[in-house]
Amino acid sequence: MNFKKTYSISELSQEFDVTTRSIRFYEDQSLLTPGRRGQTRIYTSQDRVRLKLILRGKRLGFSLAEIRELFSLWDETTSGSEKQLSLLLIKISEKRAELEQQIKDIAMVQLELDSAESRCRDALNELTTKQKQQQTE
Amino acid sequence: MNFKKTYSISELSQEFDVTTRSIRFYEDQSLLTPGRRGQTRIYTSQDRVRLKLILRGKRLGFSLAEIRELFSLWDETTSGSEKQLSLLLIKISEKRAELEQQIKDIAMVQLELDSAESRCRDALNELTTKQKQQQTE
DNA sequence: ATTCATCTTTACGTTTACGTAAACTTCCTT
DNA sequence: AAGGAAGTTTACGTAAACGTAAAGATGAAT
Repeated sequence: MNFKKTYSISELSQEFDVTTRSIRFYEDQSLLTPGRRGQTRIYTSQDRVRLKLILRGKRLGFSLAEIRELFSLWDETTSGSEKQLSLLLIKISEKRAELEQQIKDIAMVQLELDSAESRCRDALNELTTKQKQQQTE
Repeated sequence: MNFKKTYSISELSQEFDVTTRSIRFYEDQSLLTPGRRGQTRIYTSQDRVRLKLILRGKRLGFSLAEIRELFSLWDETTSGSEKQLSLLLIKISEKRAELEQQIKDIAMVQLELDSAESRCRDALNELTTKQKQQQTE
């Protein structure tokens, strides 16, 4: 079902709502490495997953450089030396810490939104009850 | 205890590890409006809270424009008309949706980190067991 | 009185992440 | 054969978020 095998750049562009410019730019930054048929880029479902990961990273506010680092974290787990691997574990836990900070931040902002919403509802209530009073007077 | 009342720009700069340039830039973008004694900026604990909120927003990948929008969301809850307030409720729920998407994204990335970490540990294990074999041979 | 430390404004420079336009190829259709 | 749709490279432009001097004001300490 999900094995269409290959995608054109415009297909991916539409599916994920990004411009082809962006997709090519990500390739320029070595975040994607699609194959070619002649000049034309051909994206495998692996490439598609990569793109999905890129966009996910962006939604979290990561720069393309950081996303590239995350990718190499992943890739090097198969090929690293002992020092490399130890370093990787450190980097991984650093990323984890970032994410946990983000979770805390989100929780705080959610609280602020809660507060803003109830203030907003209160203000609305006051306005509409005043209107009713004016109507009956 | 926490009521030092006022802060200099460098105090805030050090406390939150941002440059004074950034702090002044945030003011330029109307995200901060400190008082003045002569030419010198004086920050109240309210301003300090604002700065904290700005940096929190940045950690979540929000642009300064979005952060400004969040602030005005908050501020307008006291002064808005009925239409304003209804619009605010919509915007608030939009922000909420963004945050929930971020939470999902974070969960996914955490899973990927889990996976990367165990791959990493496996690889390390193999390396060290091979070393032991070599030692005993 | 001068030397600092800290503050200020002004302004040009830089990086990131694309937007946008120009000019060209390829393939398909009419 | 001619046109159009979708792809390509090249390259200049741009908005955001600061960095980085330069040049001066202010207040405290020597």
